[in-house]
Amino acid sequence: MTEAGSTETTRARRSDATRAAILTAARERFAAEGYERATIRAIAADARIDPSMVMRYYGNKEKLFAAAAEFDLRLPDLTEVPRAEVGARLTGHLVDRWEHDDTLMALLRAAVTNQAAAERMRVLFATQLGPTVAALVEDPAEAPERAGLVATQALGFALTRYVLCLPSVVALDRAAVVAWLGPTLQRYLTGEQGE
Amino acid sequence: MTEAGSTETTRARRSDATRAAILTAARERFAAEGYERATIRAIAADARIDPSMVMRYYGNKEKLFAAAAEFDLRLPDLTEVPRAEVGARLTGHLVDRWEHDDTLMALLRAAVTNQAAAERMRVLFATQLGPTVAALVEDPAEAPERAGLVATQALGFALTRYVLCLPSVVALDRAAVVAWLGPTLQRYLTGEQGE
DNA sequence: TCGACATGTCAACACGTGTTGGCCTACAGT
DNA sequence: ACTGTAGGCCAACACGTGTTGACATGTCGA
Repeated sequence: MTEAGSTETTRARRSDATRAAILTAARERFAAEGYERATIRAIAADARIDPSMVMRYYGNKEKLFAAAAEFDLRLPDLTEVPRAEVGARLTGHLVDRWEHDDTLMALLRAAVTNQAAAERMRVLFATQLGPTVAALVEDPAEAPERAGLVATQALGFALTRYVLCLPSVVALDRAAVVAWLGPTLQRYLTGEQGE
Repeated sequence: MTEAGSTETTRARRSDATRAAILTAARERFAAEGYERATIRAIAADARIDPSMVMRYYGNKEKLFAAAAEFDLRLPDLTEVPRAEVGARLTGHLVDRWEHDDTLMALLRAAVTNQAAAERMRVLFATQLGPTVAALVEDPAEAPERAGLVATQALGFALTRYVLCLPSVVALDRAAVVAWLGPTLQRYLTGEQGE
């Protein structure tokens, strides 16, 4: 807990642990309840501090969300994967990413009712998924459309499995997800319209 | 406006117009802002009546939502469609249904943050999409999984196009949607895992 | 004409929210 | 040892919410 070093550029503050606790609690609450239902008071209680601390460190709720929803999809470089396997590879990566990180769930839940969160989601897909897809497609003009289609299926899966919890989608194991959705993403990435 | 007839079973009440106005306003507000942001006061203002009328006619907010989110997908009988075309047909039907009815948007937006709405969504898919898919599949044991996959893609499309408004998804015209998503649903309905 | 009842309005309650400012406490620099 | 300041808590504010009950108005049957 005692932060020893790094006197060079930015001094390690004693409050860093608190800041981190707030951020973790915020992510969990935003992920579980969405933007408006996740209250500053509840987040503060989870982090075992006073609500006013949240304001002191993050200014207001909107900025807290912005900090909590910072997210990197960490997409792999699909150009180094055999072209016939990019769909399965991308599907597997996304599932793994979703299972172990609340952040994207927080973003998704919030984006449905909060304009700023929706904008963040659009930027995230434009700046992270977009280029990855573009690197894979011959005709650059097709890239946005293909990326959008991928988003369609990827977010739909996340929505039905983690948010709505449709039983038959929750029941799928990782292998089944890859086997079903992989070819879909493959077609959206490298295939043609109309089968 | 003057309701004349039907003295037989249930008398046409003078307040029916108001009830309908409330329901319409509620649907629009729930669809546009989700469950918690759609306020009784705003709905009442849209319907040009006092907020207390909403309570009188619908009891409380939860029951109002339940009444506003009553929804029928009106799925066509896919057994009468050539088997190779069920995917395209279902895709087209869903797009049309979505474009012209706020109700499903209201349900979707609300379901993300409201437990009761999520349960309603699960029931809707189980009772309406489930049987339609089951009638199409040879092995009945596969039906729930296939229906779930269809939900995955269908709701993902609705989410990205109508809620998140990803530009490249919004840009797709009806023909492109059917040409891209049709084969996907076709495979989920009648195809096999792993392409 | 009168009275019962449906329809609608007004003002208020109790509550939870984001947010603020004042106060206490403990540690680091001198 | 002393003091400035960062870290933290408490109480309160202003506001918007769902919800309630008392009161006014109009409509229709007797």
